[in-house]
Amino acid sequence: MPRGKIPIKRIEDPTTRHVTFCKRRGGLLKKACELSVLCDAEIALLIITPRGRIYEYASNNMKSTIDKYKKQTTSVRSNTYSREEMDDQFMQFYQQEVKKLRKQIYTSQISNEHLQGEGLDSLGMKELKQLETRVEKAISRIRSKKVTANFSSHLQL
Amino acid sequence: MPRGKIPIKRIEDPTTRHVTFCKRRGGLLKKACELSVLCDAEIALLIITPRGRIYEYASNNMKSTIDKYKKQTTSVRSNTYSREEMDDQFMQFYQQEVKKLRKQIYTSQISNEHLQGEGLDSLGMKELKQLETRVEKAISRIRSKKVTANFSSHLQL
DNA sequence: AGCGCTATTTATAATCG
DNA sequence: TCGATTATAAATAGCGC
Repeated sequence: MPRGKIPIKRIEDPTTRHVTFCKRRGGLLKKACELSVLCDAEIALLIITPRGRIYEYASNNMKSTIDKYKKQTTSVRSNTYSREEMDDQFMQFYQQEVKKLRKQIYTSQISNEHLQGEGLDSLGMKELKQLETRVEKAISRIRSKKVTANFSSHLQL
Repeated sequence: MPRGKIPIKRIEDPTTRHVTFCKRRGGLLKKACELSVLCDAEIALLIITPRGRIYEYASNNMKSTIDKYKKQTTSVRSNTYSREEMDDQFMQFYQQEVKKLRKQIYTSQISNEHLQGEGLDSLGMKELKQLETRVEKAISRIRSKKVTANFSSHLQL
């Protein structure tokens, strides 16, 4: 979008990620609302952050919309699938979920290593420069926090 | 929007309403997906037409996201999954495993943030000093790698 | 430290074929 | 009735305060 487009993948910088989250969350909620009004649709939208904060929009009533959804999806399914098939589905979901989480852990750990100056061989000059900038920012933040912490502890004496 | 803006109220003409519904539905689903990827958020989106047709997007799993929502909203709830499958040992293992992995991700991400000078409020002076040392080491490693990379690229010319 | 700005990208209402 | 095209509105990434 503005000032250059961004690739659609996880934003690693926490500050940027949070700012983008706030903005896009607002945009998404607004568009959900507009669609429901314009086209007379029933909409339920749940947004849950990794830390568990929940944002929601429901054009009618969250519970009734969810119930309506469940009714349609389970009425077809639940009686036609056997117990074994259900287990298979759970098994598949479980495997996918675990795979996804492990991948996420891997990515996060790589990023961690880079931030500690390890495993840099795979990085090009451009990436090294970006990394340097991030780490420089980090150190200035840490130092200014040290000053604050020190100041607070003096106040306590 | 284009060619003149429209007021946000029910579109009376059925054809126009349907066309707008299709387009905006697509846009909304896309934006929901982008937000979940960019900002690592768990999203569930239900769109139900007056005729009962359902469109949905779930970044993780519709059921588990809805359950997560219900868990936080309603005060007490003993189990997350329907009782038929509940007594399964497997489910318990699954839930434990996923919980463990999520915790690991959380820890790794916190560490990541600290290395980037974010979320430092919870740290004491001693921890800040340790962190500072780690980041100083990181930056000197990154800088020396930059030199190496630069040297290599010159050799190639 | 969330708001405003603004240059761009994206979404989309109207139109066209 | 449509998909494709356009002209325009809306959303938003990067900044600045």
